[in-house]
Amino acid sequence: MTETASTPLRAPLTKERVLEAAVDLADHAGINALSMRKLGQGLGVEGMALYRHVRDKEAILDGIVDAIMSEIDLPDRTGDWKTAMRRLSLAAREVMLRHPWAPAVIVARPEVGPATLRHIDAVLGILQSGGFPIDMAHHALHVLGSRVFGFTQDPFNDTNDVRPDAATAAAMANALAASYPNVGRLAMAATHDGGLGGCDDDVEFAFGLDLILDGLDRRVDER
Amino acid sequence: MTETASTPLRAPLTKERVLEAAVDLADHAGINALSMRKLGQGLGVEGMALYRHVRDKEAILDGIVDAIMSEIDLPDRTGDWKTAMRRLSLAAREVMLRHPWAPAVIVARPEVGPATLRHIDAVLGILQSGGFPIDMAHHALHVLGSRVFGFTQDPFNDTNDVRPDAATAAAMANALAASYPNVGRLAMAATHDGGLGGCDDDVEFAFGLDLILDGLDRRVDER
DNA sequence: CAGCATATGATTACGCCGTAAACTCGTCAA
DNA sequence: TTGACGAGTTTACGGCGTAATCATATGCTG
Repeated sequence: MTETASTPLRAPLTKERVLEAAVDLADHAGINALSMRKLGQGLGVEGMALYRHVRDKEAILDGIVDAIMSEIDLPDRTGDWKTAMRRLSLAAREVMLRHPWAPAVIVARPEVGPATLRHIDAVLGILQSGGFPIDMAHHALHVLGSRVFGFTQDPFNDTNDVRPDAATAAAMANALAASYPNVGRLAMAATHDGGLGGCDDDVEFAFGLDLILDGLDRRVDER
Repeated sequence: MTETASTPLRAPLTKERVLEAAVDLADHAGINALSMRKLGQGLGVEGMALYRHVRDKEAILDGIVDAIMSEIDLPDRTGDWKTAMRRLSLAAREVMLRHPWAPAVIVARPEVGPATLRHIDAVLGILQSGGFPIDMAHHALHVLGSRVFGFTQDPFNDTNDVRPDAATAAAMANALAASYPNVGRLAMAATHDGGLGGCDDDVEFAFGLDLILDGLDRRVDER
C-alpha cells in the first residue's frame, strides 16, 4: 500500500476538476473573477499549473459552457412534441438561471461543444417527432435558441472560415450523424440545397420575427 | 487671430469623439481590441488622456452601446402596427449586423442608456397604437428584444439592488414619463399591480416561449 | 535495487491591461 | 504679470494570460 500512503494530500488536478472549479468560481464571484491565477488558487495550485490540463483560457470558457449544457436534463419523451419542447426549454432556462454568466459567454463563443450538440440533437429530435420537416425544424431551433439562450448559434456555421466544398461538407455531415443523428440529418439537408452547409441568417431572422409578430397579432385579437 | 494660428493641430478630444473612435475600433478590430491605450492611440493621444472625458472603460462600453442604439432609425408610423414593428425590428437588426460585437456587450451590460430607452419607447408606442394593453406590450417587448438583440433587458429592473418602495417607484415612473411617455406608462402600470416595479421573469419567459411554440404548431399544421 | 523517463506542478518573466497620482504646459481672467 | 485651470503626459502599481524553464515525485526498465 505504499502508493496509497504516499498519495499527495490534495487530489491531483484533472480537466474535469478544473472545469468544475471554474463553474463554481464564475457562479460565486462572477465571470470576470474567473482568472487563471484565482482559479488555481481555488484548487490549491499555482495558476500556471492549469495549463497542464487545459490548452488556454478559451478552452476553459468552452469547457464550462459545455459543462453547464450537459446539466440540462434530457427530456423524457412522453406527451406530444409541444409539451416535450416546453419541458426541455424550461429545463434549459433553469440551468441558465443557475449560471447567470452563461448567456454572455455563450454569445461571445462561437464554438459548439459536444454537450451543446447533444442538446441541439434533442431539440431537433423532438421537432421531427412532431412532424416538422427538416428546414422548419432548423428555423424552430434558431428561434427557440434565441429565446432560451439569448442568442442564435448554428452547429455548422463556418461563415468566418472558408466554406468547405460539397464533398467535405457531406463528410462532416456523416461524421456528425454518427453521434448526433438529428443534427446529422440537418447538416445533410443543408448540404443538398443551396445552403452550402450554412444557413441564411436573414431568412432565419425573418422567420422568427414573423412567427412572433403573428403570435402577438393573434393574442391581441383574442382580447 | 492669434488663437486661430495657435490652434492645436489635432482636434480637441470630446466624449463624442472618444465614443465614435471606440465604435470604429470595435468594428474593425473586435471588441477585445478595444483598450484604453489602443483607443487613445487611434485618437493620437495617450491612453490616460481619455479619462478626462470618460469616467472609466465601463462608461465607454455603455457609451458605445448607446451610440449604436441611436443608429436605429425611428420608424415612420405609416401602416399598421405589425408592419411598423417589423420595419423597426429589421432596422435594429441591421445595426446589430453592422456592429457584430454589440449583442455580446449588451448582454453583459445591464445599464440602459437614453438611446435604448428611446428605442424601447418607440416599440411600446407602436404596440399601443396596435391596441396592445400595457401588460401585453411588456411581454411583446421582451420576446421581441430577445429576438432582435439576443437578450432580454428590463428598463427598470432593480432586481440586484433593493426594491424601491411604492412612492419612489412612482416618482421614478414620473421622471421616465417626462422623456419617454410609453416607458413611463409601463413603469406606472408595473408600479400598481403586484409588479413592485419589476417584472416576473418566469411569466415573461413562459409567455414568449408559448408564443413561439404556438406559432410553430400552427405552421407545421398548415403543411 | 539502481537509474532514468515522464508527468505534474512551481518559478520566473514578458507584455498588455485598467487606472491612480503627479506632472507639464498652454490659455485666459484679473 | 500672475495665478488658476484645463488638457494631455508620465510614471507607477497590481492584475491578467501565458511562454519558458526548473524541481520533484512517480513509475518503469534493467
